[in-house]
Amino acid sequence: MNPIQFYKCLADETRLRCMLLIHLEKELCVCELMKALDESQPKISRHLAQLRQCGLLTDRRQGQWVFYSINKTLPEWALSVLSETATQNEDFLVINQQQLQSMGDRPDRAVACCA
Amino acid sequence: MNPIQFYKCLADETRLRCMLLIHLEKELCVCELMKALDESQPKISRHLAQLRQCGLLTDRRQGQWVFYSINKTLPEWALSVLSETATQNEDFLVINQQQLQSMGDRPDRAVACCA
DNA sequence: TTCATATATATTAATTTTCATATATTTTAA
DNA sequence: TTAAAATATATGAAAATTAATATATATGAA
Repeated sequence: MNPIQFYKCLADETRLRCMLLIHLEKELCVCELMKALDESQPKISRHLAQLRQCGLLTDRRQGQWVFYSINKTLPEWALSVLSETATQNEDFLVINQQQLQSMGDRPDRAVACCA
Repeated sequence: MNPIQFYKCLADETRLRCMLLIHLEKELCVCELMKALDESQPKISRHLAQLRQCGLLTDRRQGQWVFYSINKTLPEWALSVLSETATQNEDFLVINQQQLQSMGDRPDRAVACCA
């Protein structure tokens, strides 16, 4: 992972909020992020695609939903950067977490092995 | 320090290399960074101005030179991000450090109090 | 068919670079 | 000591480049 590419990925409001929320929540699908950020479906989807293509996120499909999570094979410094940023900027994410909580009918997670 | 502004600052090759080199070297002036990155004077100067305006760097003038260093009042998470990135990406900076070493006649540093 | 997600394309917006020039300090030489 | 030259840095404005967004449409699973 090249540090420039990594920071370019974080240098957009939509992408940064997605990354940090996914870090805190472990796994989120497109519709949950749409709700949390109050943004359109294509906008969320294309930013997630970019984050996946650059190797910051991995995805798994479960039925109609696609769940995204942090790529655990990222180098240590990158994981540590995400972790520091997410845990020490809780105020920045409060609004998104509230909007996520307020979402009724969030999709059920199945364990990966049984999906 | 807002995390989006912080990462926008790091999301450019010139700025990221400047930040990491300054972190490792403690203090560098414009002409040293021009040599280390092999970039034009206005280009280096503009990016440093942006990093200073955003609060990532501080500067001090000593005679004809202006020395830049990391703003020590940055929040803990931001300092830690810089530190992790600089120390765990040495290979990324090797070329710039070599070019810096090869610079003859580097300006003398005076202690801040006696300048 | 419906719900969730992805993507192509056109458009708009933001960022970066370049060139010319300005400022500030130091040095040189009259 | 002062005027001119040299050195280091900064900046305005235009040009070039890159990135983000919206709209429409496509794919894929239930």
